[in-house]
Amino acid sequence: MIDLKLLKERYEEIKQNIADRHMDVDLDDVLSLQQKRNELIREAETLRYERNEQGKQMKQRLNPDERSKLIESGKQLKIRIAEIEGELADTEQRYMELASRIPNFAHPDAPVGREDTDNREISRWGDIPSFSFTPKDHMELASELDLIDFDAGVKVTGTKFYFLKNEAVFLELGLQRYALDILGSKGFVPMVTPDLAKQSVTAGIGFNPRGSESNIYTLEEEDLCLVGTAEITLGGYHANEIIPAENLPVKFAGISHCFRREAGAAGQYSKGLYRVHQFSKVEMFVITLPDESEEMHQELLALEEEIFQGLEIPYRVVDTCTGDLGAPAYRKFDLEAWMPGRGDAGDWGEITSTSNCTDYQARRLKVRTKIDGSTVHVHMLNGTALAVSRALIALMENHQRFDGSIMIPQKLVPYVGFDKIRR
RNA sequence: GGAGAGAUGACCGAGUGGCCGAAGGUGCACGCUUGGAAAGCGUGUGUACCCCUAAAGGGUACCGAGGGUUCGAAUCCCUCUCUCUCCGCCA
Repeated sequence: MIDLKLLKERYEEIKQNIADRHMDVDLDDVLSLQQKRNELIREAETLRYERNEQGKQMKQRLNPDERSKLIESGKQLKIRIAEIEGELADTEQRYMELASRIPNFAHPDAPVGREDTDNREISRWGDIPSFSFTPKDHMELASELDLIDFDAGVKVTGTKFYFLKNEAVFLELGLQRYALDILGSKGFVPMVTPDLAKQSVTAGIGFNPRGSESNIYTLEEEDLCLVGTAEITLGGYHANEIIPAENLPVKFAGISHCFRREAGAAGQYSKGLYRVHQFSKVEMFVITLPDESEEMHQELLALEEEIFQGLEIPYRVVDTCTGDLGAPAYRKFDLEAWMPGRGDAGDWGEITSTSNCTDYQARRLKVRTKIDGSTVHVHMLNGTALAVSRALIALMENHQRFDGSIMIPQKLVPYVGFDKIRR
């Protein structure tokens, strides 16, 4: 959530930002609710002040007549207060509900645009592989090498679930460990996180746990959600805390399963492992002082690049446009790997994403620090170190060979225990 | 899942209806003291919101959370959550 005191002050900017992101929030509705809320607060406080003043009178010695008069007017006050407070609670709820839909401010350099085709490419690494044979997509490879069983996944759980088999199992484990070792050397604290989180935490991070457009599975009877990413649990880790400035930055590397409903996200670009309901991910999550978040964002991006360079996967970096940012992000960089099996002749596909969410998440989660004696909200950043499912696609498709085998990049070999996959 | 005990400020801990935003202590900050330090003495030490604003100031709320009783609740009642102990179940 943004700082609601800025609603009037930065009105035009906020309104433009909502438009740039192609979001649908009526800022004027929020403002009028804010005004109504403040009026009701004033009214309620005035009434409570009267009640307290009267309480002071009651403490004095009074004759029965005066006493019963005060009790009577106290009763009237009580009724009025209950009325106003009821109205206030109602208004407050609608106000917060609407206000929390206002997106974060956007970085001035973030490209303005509607969808992913408007993202700005800022760099490339590696060479797009040229094959002397017709490359297979990861579905075909996985099937021929008996690495992934989608049919069994459908039978047991449903569409977009799968079993990893044979070498794919060791890739799942080895890739996580590979990423964790790189992050460990940079001071990230490794964590295995809960795969479920309370709805309040989930919402605080900026995910909508409810509604048909939600990407989150909820366990209604338990007030819990299956996490879509460890960002949720890692972000909640320090909720309601004031972190001493000398403890910052806090850097976590969290492993979790990720569950996503992906309602209505079918299509050929979603085939196979690309868009699934469950996958494993190593997530970076960082809490910084406000003026250090931009620099940290570059560090997270550099780490993502280091990880995929080690896997010898060609990629490009894009600066995500406003329409594709997501409400909490101030700025977002994606790594898009080359995926030879994507589209007709290969295409870029997102494999990581790193966002600087500034104080947007910290405000709702109440994570703060002290700077020169005053309490301020921290900045929060997240980034994918390695999402196993999409890494598998890039790995299999880029490193396939003419004989149908898959070569394992050298740096990964010690983590998986073999240097190629073949039958 | 069952039984019991508990939850008060950074921490310990007092407080059974108005004199309590909350005693006392510890810690912390500043000052005095000292050659320097310790001790000692003094002063201060929460958060959020609303109003006002140049600055200052004023007000409301907060004693695990929510609800109730009452003119008035940290204090009485109800519900829930969490922590601890014991029992059950279980990897």
